[in-house]
Amino acid sequence: MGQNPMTVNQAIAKLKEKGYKNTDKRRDLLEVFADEKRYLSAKDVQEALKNKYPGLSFDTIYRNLSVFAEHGLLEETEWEGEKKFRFTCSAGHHHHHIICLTCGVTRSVDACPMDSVSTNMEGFEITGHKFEIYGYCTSCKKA
Amino acid sequence: MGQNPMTVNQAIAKLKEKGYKNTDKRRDLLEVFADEKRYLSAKDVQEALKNKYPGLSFDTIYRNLSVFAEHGLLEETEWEGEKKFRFTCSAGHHHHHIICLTCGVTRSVDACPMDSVSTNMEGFEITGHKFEIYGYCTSCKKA
DNA sequence: TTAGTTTTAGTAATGAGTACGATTTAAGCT
DNA sequence: AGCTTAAATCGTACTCATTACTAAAACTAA
Repeated sequence: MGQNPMTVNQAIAKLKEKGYKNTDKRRDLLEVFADEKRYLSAKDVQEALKNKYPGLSFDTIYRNLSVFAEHGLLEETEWEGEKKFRFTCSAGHHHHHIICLTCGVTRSVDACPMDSVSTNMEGFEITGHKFEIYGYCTSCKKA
Repeated sequence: MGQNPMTVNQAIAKLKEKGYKNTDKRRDLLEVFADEKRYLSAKDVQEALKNKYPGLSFDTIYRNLSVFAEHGLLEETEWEGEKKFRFTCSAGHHHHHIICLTCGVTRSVDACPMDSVSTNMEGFEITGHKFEIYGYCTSCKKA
């Protein structure tokens, strides 16, 4: 495990700054995302860690995923009634994704439609936006 | 009730074509959406009809909302873990929305980012996309 | 009106996500 | 290293949205 030890270490360090402790489970949770680089649901994460931590509780998974997302370590979205998370691509760089609905794998879309929206937003206090393209990747298309 | 009888009648007619029957509850469900022109959750709909149909079951609501959405009478989306529906704006015209997260009211965005996406989608079979801008409308901002 | 189908009420089941007390663990201090 | 305390975890129970099921009622078309 751990094709990207540096990035996980950076993430752990960032958490430490904020006062979060470095636990084995947290590290392993982050490594699942660092290794996969795909959108994963809580259940996917449980599945990925079931050998190492057979009784890993949902409380632990959900709480940590929220903490990670809150501090920018993971990107969060939801589709088909489930929250999904993925390792943050490159720190600070705003972007969007093409997402495979089956496996969660993504491809980056650098352009942001907000840059060219001409609609009048007067009166609205804008707090965020979502632009995602959905489909099936080469591998999942075949199956 | 029924500020938009024409549109509701058209919707009912469309359903009839497909073999669905014209029932009072279906009509009233559609009228809630025609009157509101906002994104509403199943619970919002139940609330809106609780006087006329105190015991309206969720089965009825969800089943009909799905039927409506499936045949293009309603637009469907989800945020904050809930499915939301709104009366389809203008038949056939592709567009997006600015959405108030509190009351579901919308403003149209005519431009579609898909028209100018330059990312290579080779390998991906694209099935759909989502572009939504979130915020708070004038009324909800105050409160 | 009658036959046949659709719809509905009422309720139960499912599944994602959240909450909480008791126990365990990490990290800082002496 | 041992002590302290604040955080993390487990195990479980709960909430909430959504879906599923069955008997009964309502509707359409002939």
